[in-house]
Amino acid sequence: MPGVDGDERGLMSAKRTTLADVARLAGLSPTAASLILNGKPDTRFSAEAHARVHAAAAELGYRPNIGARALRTDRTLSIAFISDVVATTRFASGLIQGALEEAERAGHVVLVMETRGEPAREAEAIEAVLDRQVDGIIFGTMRARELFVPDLPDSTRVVMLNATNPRYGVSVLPDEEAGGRAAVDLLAAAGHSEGIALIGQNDEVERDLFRSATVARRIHGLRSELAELGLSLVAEESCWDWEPHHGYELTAALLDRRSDVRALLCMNDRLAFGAYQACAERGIAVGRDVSIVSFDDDELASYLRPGLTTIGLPHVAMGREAVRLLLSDADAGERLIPMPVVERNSIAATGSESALAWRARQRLEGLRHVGGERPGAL
Amino acid sequence: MPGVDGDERGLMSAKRTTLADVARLAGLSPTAASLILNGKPDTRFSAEAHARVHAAAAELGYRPNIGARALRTDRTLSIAFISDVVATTRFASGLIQGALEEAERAGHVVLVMETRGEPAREAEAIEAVLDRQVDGIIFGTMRARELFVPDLPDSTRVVMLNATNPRYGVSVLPDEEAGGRAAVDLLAAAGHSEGIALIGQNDEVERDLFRSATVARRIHGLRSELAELGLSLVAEESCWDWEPHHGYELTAALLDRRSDVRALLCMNDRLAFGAYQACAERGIAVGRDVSIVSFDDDELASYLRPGLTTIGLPHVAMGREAVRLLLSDADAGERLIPMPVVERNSIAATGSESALAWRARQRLEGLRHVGGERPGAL
DNA sequence: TCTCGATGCTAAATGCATTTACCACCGGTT
DNA sequence: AACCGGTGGTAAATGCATTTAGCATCGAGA
Repeated sequence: MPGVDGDERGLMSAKRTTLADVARLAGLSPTAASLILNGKPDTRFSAEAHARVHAAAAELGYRPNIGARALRTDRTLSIAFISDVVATTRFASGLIQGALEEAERAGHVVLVMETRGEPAREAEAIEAVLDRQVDGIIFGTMRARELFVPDLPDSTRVVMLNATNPRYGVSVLPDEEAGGRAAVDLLAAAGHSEGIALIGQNDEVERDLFRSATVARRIHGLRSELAELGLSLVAEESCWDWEPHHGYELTAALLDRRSDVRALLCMNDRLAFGAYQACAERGIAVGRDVSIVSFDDDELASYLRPGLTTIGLPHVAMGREAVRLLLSDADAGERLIPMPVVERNSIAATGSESALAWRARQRLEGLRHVGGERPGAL
Repeated sequence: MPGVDGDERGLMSAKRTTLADVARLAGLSPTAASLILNGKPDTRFSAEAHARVHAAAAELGYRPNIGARALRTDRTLSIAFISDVVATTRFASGLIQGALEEAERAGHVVLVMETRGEPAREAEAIEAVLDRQVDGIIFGTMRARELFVPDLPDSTRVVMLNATNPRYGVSVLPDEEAGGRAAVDLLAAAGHSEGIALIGQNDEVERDLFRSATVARRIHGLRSELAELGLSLVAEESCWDWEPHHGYELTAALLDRRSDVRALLCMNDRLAFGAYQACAERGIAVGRDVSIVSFDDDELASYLRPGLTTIGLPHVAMGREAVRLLLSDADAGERLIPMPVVERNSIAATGSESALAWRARQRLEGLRHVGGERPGAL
């Protein structure tokens, strides 16, 4: 009769069952219980013994105390996710989400820490997780950049997420170059060959690896693709901060200055949002009079009317990949995660069936198949 | 000569220093080292001994192994944050942020787990964190609601965050009733007495405690305040989902149906966003021709033009408070966290100095001072 | 001289799971 | 009769910090 013994399951206060309890119930030694439960090979216990131990463990609902186990095995089945502010920004919380998903799949738990970019906190965070013997650490940043990491015991595995670091080789980044190319292809494929402007580009950013390791690549992809398609920009509007009001101001000024603007390449969705506002104010219909394409696939992009076509940042896939790399000893190198092109309705269909449009379409397909399946997909 | 011994700090691979190492270097027993480092009272060690132990610990950079310590003390200085999807939504990641901040302050580390609302995962998550001996668990939800929680060892402390549960009494919630009142006051204080419509309200939601424990309170506050100020609604538009396109559709239909609408009470910022779009399309200027006030203080609210006046959800403060309650054994009960009124430019200044406006202003001030300082503030 | 209470410190147990080293027994050899 | 190679296990050590129980030593008082 199962469940007849006195263990009321109400609000259990009894001590957790230990391996010794299981062994006792099975009538064997803790050694036997441990060996059997862990399925150690080349151990000569009888089928009888196996059955009894498993039955006892099941009956008592035994779960090993991970802390105690770690004392001997040095494995805690826990990893740390240390970031500047990643976890709590709507923007990049996908990184965490992916990491959480993959960690769970691997039976690991994630310690999340935020450093706010302050070195002192970073040091503290590292100490804190090392004190808890994590199996590995993921260092993440919100804006991809080169991240300083202090010395670590060399047994600690490390993966850089949306960041790079010369010492710890494994890093996961969005494939910004391909993303930049795709944005251009999208416009060209729709027949745009003239009147293309760039909103948000900034030469200083481009040269400042520390600030953003990947934006430079995005812009490089953008420019290369333009060049290879024989296209050029009618304007490049710069700003440091990619916030909506900058997008608004830059676009407003641009539209008031010249009337030949037909397409806007915005460096992110927030800038694009501002561009929408400027267009609306001037009675210019996005997706008809002017095309807009941007980057990130912020939630924002789907709220806009018409929906914003954008090159998404594959945060979830990146988070997943980072954990995967952390837990499988991968060799150093960059993992570039493809950026999905998310087509909505902000690009006008010009209907022009030019050779250019055709070529752009081919190239876009090519990019889409680079890398095959998204690493994040199952 | 400090630092002359062979411990190259390059990529340290040496084993972590243990308490025994410290004791040896200090020429004392591990007992002494432990007692001294933990500052145990009523222990009669010489000043000499204290100095030697501290010096040794400092020299070796000793840090206790938390797992080993937990084996005896049952305290891991770790807490769990288990939620449906809170951690990874831009919307409520403030909850996590606040929790992380406060946990850090208390020297605790946070295990973040997501259950996607699936009971099986929830059970797994609980087992996983219990296996790691967390000191307490915070259960959070994105939409405040009544949350089912399985049995837990009664030594495990629990706080419900943005959720309630009959068994585990301590819960932290936004003060939605006051928030609802404030929204109405804002409109009335600006001179609106007629033409006020509600966007998103839904009677079914109001009755469905499971779906959202707090929305009912928000609406109750709203209605009570309207009644107490002698105001009434010209329309109430319902929808299940509070997404921008619903706000757009509801508002568009409303504006096309009647021309006496002067103020919109939107149930959240996303609906308000849709309302902005509908107004823009019709040439109706928000903040001049029509006033809009809503709830959440989404990032969105600051992107809009004109800026959206909204009653904010105090996520960060809530997260902090939850950790504070978890770590200080507070007695059961609800902690209502004040919702900040965030004034931007979406409310038209009618200039009408009615008695109503004056009363509303008084009431608003009253609400603002309820609870005094925000609990989250230092 | 003997006892007593501080004083200053340590040995050993403890928590829990893992792991190494070894033991007892059996049937069969030589 | 002594030996041997399986079989089927167990005792004890280990990892690390905490904590209980108690051991010397010393000066003072009786």
